[in-house]
Amino acid sequence: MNSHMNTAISAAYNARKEPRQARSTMTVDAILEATIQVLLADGTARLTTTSVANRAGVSVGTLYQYYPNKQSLFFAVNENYLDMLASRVEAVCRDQHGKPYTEMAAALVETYVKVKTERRDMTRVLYLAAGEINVAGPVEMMTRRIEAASEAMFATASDGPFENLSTLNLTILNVLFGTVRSFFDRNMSDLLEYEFSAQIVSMFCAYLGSAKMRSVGSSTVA
Amino acid sequence: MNSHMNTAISAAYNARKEPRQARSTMTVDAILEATIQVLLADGTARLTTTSVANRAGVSVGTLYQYYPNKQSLFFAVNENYLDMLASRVEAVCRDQHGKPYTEMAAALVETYVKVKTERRDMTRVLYLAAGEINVAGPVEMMTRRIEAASEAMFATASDGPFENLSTLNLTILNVLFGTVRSFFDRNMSDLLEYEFSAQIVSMFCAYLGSAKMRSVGSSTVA
Amino acid sequence: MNSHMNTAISAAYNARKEPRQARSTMTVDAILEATIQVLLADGTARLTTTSVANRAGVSVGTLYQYYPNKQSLFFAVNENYLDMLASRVEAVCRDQHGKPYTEMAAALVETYVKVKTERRDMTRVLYLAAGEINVAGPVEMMTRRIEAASEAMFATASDGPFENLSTLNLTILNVLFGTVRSFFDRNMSDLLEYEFSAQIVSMFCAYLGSAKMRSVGSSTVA
Amino acid sequence: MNSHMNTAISAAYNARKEPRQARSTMTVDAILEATIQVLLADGTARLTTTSVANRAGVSVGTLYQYYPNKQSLFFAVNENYLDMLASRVEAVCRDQHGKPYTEMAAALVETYVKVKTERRDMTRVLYLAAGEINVAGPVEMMTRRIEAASEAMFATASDGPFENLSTLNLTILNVLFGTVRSFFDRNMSDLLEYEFSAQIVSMFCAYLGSAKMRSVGSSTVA
DNA sequence: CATGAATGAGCTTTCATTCAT
DNA sequence: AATGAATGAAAGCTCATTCAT
Repeated sequence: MNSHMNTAISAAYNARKEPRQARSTMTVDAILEATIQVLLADGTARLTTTSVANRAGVSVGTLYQYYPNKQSLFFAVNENYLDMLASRVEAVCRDQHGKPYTEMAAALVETYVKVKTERRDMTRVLYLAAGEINVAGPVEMMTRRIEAASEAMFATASDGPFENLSTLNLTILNVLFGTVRSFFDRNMSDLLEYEFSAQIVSMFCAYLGSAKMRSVGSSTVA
Repeated sequence: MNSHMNTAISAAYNARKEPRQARSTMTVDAILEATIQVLLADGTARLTTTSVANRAGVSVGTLYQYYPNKQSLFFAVNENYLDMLASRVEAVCRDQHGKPYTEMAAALVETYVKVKTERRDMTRVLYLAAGEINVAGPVEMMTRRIEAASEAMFATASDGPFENLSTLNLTILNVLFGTVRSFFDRNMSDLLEYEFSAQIVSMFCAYLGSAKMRSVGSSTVA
Repeated sequence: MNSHMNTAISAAYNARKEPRQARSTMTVDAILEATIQVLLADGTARLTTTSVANRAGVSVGTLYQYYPNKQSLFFAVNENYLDMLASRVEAVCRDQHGKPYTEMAAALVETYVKVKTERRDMTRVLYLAAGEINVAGPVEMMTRRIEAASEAMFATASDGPFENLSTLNLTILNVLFGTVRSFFDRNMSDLLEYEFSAQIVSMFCAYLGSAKMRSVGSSTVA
Repeated sequence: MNSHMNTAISAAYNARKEPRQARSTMTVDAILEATIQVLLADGTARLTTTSVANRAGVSVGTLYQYYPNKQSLFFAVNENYLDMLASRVEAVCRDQHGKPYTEMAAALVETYVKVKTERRDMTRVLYLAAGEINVAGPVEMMTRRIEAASEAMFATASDGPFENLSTLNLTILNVLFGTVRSFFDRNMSDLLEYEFSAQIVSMFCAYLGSAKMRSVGSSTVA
C-alpha cells in the first residue's frame, strides 16, 4: 500500500512529513491500516484519532507527527484506494486496445465491479464516509485517469469508430460509477456479480451499437 | 410540504408528537424549513440542534418537543423530500401508460432529473448527508414506489412487451438513480439538463430495444 | 389520604392553595397518587413534573396550580405517609397502656414493621428519595408524635417503672427507626417479618429489663 | 486514601484507567478530594462534573480520563470511605479476641461511632447521597467484612458461647448501622458520642446476656 | 380555572489537538 | 522521535417553570 504519493490536490490534507526511515514507513502504513480497521469495525462516527493510534500500536502524538489532522487520515486512505482502482482499470483498458467494443465494455465493467466487490465492506464504508470529508480531489484524479484510459481504449475498437466518443465515454463512466454505487447503497452489491453486471454490459453494448449506427445513418431518441 | 406523514420505518427517528394547536403546526414546519436552511448554509457537519432552533426562531426545548433527536430532524426532511420525489414520478408514469417505450423512458428520466435539479443545492446536501444518518428506510420506500410505478408503466408499452421486464426495470432505475447522483457528486449537475439526460434516455432506449428484439428472435451481448 | 394538613414546617414546600371544591380535592389527590405511581415505576431520578401530571390526567399547568414546585409534591407525599405512620403507632401505644413492657415493646415493633412492610416498594422509594429533598420537617413531626406516644405508654408499664425513661425511649425509637431502615437499604426487608422483628423485640426487652433492674440495684456496662 | 483498589463490583462505575505517571496519580487524588469538597460545600444536587474538575484544578476532559461518568466519582469516594471503615473495625475486632463480650460490644460500638463522627459532615453527605446512586456494591462489601470480623470476635468471647451467634451478630450489626444513621439523619450525631453510644452498648450487652442465658437454661421473650 | 407550547439555563460527555516530559 | 496527560470548546439533550390562549 503506497501511501506516499504526492498527488493530493488539497495541501491541508496531506501527510505532514515524508518518512525517510524504514521505521517511519512502517508506522505510516500501520496508521493507515488501522484507520481502515477502525472504519470497518466501528464506522465513521466512531473513528477517533485515539482509537486509530491505539489500533496502530502508537501514541496519538506519533499519529499527529505523520498526519496533521483527522481528515488527512481519511484522505490518505481514499487516495490509496482510488489510486489502486484507477491503476487496475488503466491496466485492463490497455489490454483491450484493438478488440471489439463489446469485449471492451465487458472488461471495463467486470474490472470495476471486481475491484469494488473484492472488499465489499470497505467499499461501503468509503462510499459512506466520502460525504463527511472532501474527497473530491482524489476522486477527480481517479476519474480523469479512468476517463482517459477508457476513451483511449474505445478509440481503438476494431468495430468502431464512434461519433462523439468523448460524450459516449463520459456517459458510460458516469453510469458505471453511479450504478455500482447505487447497488452498494441499497445493500444489493451481491446482485452485481451475477445478474446485473451483465445487464449493465448489455446496456452499454446496445448504447454503443446505436451510437455507431447513428454515425452511419439513422435513428434519434429523446 | 406535508411534514406529518407517519410512513417512517424506524420508530426512533419519528417525530415526537402530533401538533394539536395551530401554533404547533407552524412551529413544526418552521423547524423543518430551518433544518434545510442550515443544511444548505453550513453543511451537515455544522448542523446542530441549537443552530436549527435558532434559525427556526424557537428554543432548543421546543425543537425537542417535536423531534426526539437530531437525527429525526434529518430523517423528516428526507422523508418529505423522497415522498415528493416518488409522487411526482408516479404521476408521470401513470400519464405514460400505453405510449411507446421511448417516450416512457424519456418522460421517466426527464421527470426524475427535473425534480433533482429544481433545487440543486438541496439535492446535493441530501446526497451527502445521507451517509451520516440511516435513511435507508425512506429511501427504500421511495424506491419501491418508483419501481412499481415504472414497471406498471413499461408493461403497457404500445411497442412492448419485454421479456424479463422486472430485471430491465430494476436495471434502468438503478442506473438512473446512480447516474444522476454521480453527476451531482462530481459537481456536474448542470450537464444533466442539457446533454446528458438525452444520453441516458438514448441508452435506455437502446437497451430496451435490444431486450425487446431478443424476445422476438436473436442477438446476445456480453 | 388527607393531603391537606397545614403542618409543614417549611412554607416553601406547602401546597399552593387549599382546594375548596370537590373537583379540586379530587385533582389534588390524583396528583399525589400519580406522584407515588411514578416514583414506584420510574424512581426518583425520572420523576418529572410532566410525567406526574400525565399520569394524573391533568396538565402541567394544573399541577402547578396546586403545588408550587416539584419538591412540594414529594413533600406532600411524605407528609401523608408519615402522618399515617404516626397515627397508627399512636393508636397502638394507647391500646397498650397498663400492660407489661414486654408486650408494649412487641406491639410497638410489630406495628412499626407492619406499616413499613405493607407497601415495601413505597417504603423503599421514600427512604431513597428522602435524601434528595429536605423532609426533615415531616420526619421530625412524626418522630415527636411517636416519641410522645411511646414514652407515655412505657410510663404506664405494669412492671415498670424505669429510671431515665426518656433516654430509654429515645434510644429504643432511634434503634427501631434505624434498624428497620437498615434492613430496607440492604434489601433484606423480608427478613424483618420473620426472624428479625423478634430479635429486635428481644433486644428491647433485655434492655428495658436491665434498665429496670439497675433502677433497683446493680449492674453497669460500658 | 488509596483510591486505586479494584474492588468495585459494578464495572460501569470503575475508574477508567490506572494512572502510570506520577502526574496522573496526583490528578486522580485531586479529583477524589475535590469530589468530597464539592459534596460538602454544595450537596449532591449541585455536584456537577465541571464543578469537581474546577475545584480539582483540572479540566473536565481530564476528569473523564479517569472516571467514565459522574457516578463513578461518587462510587470511588464511597469505596474508599467504606474500605477505611471496614479496615478500622476489622482491626479492633481482632484486638478484642478472647475478651469478655461486654468489652467487645463496647469496642465495636465505640470504633464504629468514632469513625462516623470523625468527619461528621462527610458522613452525613455520604448517607444522603447514597440514595442517588447505587452504592449497594461497596456497602455490601463493607458489611460482609464487618460481619465476618465481628462474628469471629464474638465467637471467642471469654464469657460466651452464644447460641445462634450468626443471628445475634447480624442483628447487632444492623442495629448498629441503622441506629447510627438514624442519629445522623436527625442531626443528632453529637449525642452519639456522649449519652447514646453507651445506651447502645448497654442494649447490646443486655441482649447478648439474655441470649447466653437462654443457651444454658431459661427465658424467652417475644 | 385548565391547558400545553414554549423557554433556556444547565448538565453530561466527547474528542481533536497540543506540548511538557 | 515518541509519549500520553491535559485541554476545553462544543454538542446533544432534559426538565422545572411560565404564561398566552
